[in-house]
Amino acid sequence: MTQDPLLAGLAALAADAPEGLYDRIAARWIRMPSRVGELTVAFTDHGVAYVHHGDGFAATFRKRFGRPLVESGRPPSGLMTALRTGRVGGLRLDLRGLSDFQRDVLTAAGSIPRGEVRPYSWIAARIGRPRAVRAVGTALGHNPVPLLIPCHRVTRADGDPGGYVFGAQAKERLLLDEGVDLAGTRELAEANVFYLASDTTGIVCFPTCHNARRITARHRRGFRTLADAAKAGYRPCRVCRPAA
DNA sequence: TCGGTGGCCCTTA
DNA sequence: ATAAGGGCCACCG
Repeated sequence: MTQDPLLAGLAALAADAPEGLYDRIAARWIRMPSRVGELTVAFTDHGVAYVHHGDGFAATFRKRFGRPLVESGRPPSGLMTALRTGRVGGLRLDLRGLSDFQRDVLTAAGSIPRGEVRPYSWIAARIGRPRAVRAVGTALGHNPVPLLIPCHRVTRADGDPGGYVFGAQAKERLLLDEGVDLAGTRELAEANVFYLASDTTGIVCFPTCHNARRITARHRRGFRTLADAAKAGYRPCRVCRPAA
């Protein structure tokens, strides 16, 4: 990529062009530490466009984005903390070139708070495509900016964390790091419990919802389905929104 | 209980 | 343009 003729041509063009033109065409890349090891991150003047793990960054970037690349000495502000803590803050993302469906999926995934998880089917319901559950999985598998858009917080309905672009073990590590009680949710799943309710409030939540975690043991009730909970008189939490 | 399986639907080759 | 296949899910035996 260092000897890219297209890149050289564009650089030459830019020399005579208005300030900033080149930056509108090219992307910059930089290596960054993260909770799952070293990453290569590409960004444009619109924000972070691509987060890559492992080898083959340049080839994959070229295939997916077809933009020239130049190395950068300095990360965009906020990127370092976003990667370390999982809190994105005001960091800008460049999500151009994605389909509406993909953008909808990623936006919904981005709404899952740190320390919590939601099923793939929840995303599907939230974006108004309740049957596109599997397509949600593929879209998340193509998330160009993992960690920054927390697709690792989307897990399978059966309690298994499910797959991840950077590997299932990385997903588990991230979730544990964020305070998700994976052992606890697995135990619940084994007992066929996928929702938790409080008999004092009459509200039913996803188990990792911060509201569900505060239910005291004597008032906690578990349900296998939302329908079961509704039948017992519980209404869905307005924060974690277990129903569409 | 668990593995198989059909359904679903978006993307890519 | 069409067919295959994917970070899934619910149901069946």
